[in-house]
Amino acid sequence: MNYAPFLNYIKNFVDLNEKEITFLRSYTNYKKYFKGQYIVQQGEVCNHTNFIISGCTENFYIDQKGQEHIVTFAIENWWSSDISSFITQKPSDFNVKCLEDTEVIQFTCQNQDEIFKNIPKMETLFRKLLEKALVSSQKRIVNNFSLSAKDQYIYFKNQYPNIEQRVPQYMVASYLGITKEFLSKIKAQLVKNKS
Amino acid sequence: MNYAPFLNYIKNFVDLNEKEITFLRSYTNYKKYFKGQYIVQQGEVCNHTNFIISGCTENFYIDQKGQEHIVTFAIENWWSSDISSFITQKPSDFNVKCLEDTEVIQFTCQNQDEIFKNIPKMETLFRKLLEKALVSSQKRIVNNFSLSAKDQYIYFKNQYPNIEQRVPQYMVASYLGITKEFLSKIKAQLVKNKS
DNA sequence: TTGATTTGTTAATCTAGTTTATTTTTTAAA
DNA sequence: TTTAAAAAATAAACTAGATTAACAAATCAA
Repeated sequence: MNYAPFLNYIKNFVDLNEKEITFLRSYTNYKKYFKGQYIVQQGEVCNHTNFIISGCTENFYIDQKGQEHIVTFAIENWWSSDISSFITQKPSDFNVKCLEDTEVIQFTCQNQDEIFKNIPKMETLFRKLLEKALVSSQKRIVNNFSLSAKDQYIYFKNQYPNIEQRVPQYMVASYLGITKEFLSKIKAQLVKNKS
Repeated sequence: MNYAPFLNYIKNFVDLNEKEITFLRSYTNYKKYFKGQYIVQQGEVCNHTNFIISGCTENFYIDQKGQEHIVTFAIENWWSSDISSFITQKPSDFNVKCLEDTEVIQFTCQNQDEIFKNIPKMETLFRKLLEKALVSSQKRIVNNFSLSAKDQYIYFKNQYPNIEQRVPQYMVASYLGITKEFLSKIKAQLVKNKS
């Protein structure tokens, strides 16, 4: 069980004393998932918010036409859950699936409330986290408005340089909202223009 | 000065006592903007978060090609600001402009911190608000993935039935990320198929 | 070491949505 | 009440990206 990365992460935002750390530990738990395992399944309630210690997850859904769309990736030091289902405790519209063996620190909705009640600093941390998440979600909408598929791909590579090497190309295409064939074309173009 | 709608709104989430209300009042202020006025201007820092008492605002930006894109509308009982600029206190990438005469209750970044420090319930309210905002931002990305422009328009009409009547059609098109010509075509199609 | 499955490429054809241009309707000012 | 400006409609030509299909590499199980 490897708890340190979680505490290190928190230390970047707020300082917790020993008592608070002990409390936090008792209201969170460690879990290891294997590659291919689902942390959340479309149609089921998302019971946990997960902080990734190691590994990689995708958050995707299947639309009416049966097509898969990746909404987010998450890697070490990121959060992974379906926030909509988690806060409402209603069935999720998304799947969260491990693309690698993945270790997480997780907590339930009730435990989150307890944590916030007993360690208000943690609620402040989450408020700030949500602010950032909202900003980057809006940024994605904005990019969708203004950038061509090629420029969105370039933006993705710059912003998440670690992810492209860890997931197959067709998943990057899915994340960008384009077909794998078109991404292949874009990459061929980029290679040609460089030389 | 009309403060009641703000307190009523808060009452939907948390209960404040007299002392807390007094505190809140002293750390917020009322302001009236006129139609066409800018609350935030691209390139300047967004100094306030605004709660709309009456009126209507658009949040838009101008891209490299000189094209305008509306990111959000806001009406009574909604919040309006550029959250990215507000939290970082860096120049905004967006404009917030009044589409009608607009009354707001507003507070600065420093005052927000004071409010959260003195009324933790308010931070809980904002944390929950941000959760919801993030969910609906993600929903928009998902719709962008899966819905045709026609279906996105129908979704918009259902979700925000009040807004379409208050803003010109070309702004709805801008919000949807399509041209006004194409929205016009969609509406003509919808009318034809109904009869 | 082979065959089976998953991943990636290329190219032809197709379509949702854009661009450009012109006309009509609505709004609002004087 | 007229006139100018803003908003909306229509239509033809055009393009970014999708679809389909066939094939090539890479990965992996046995």
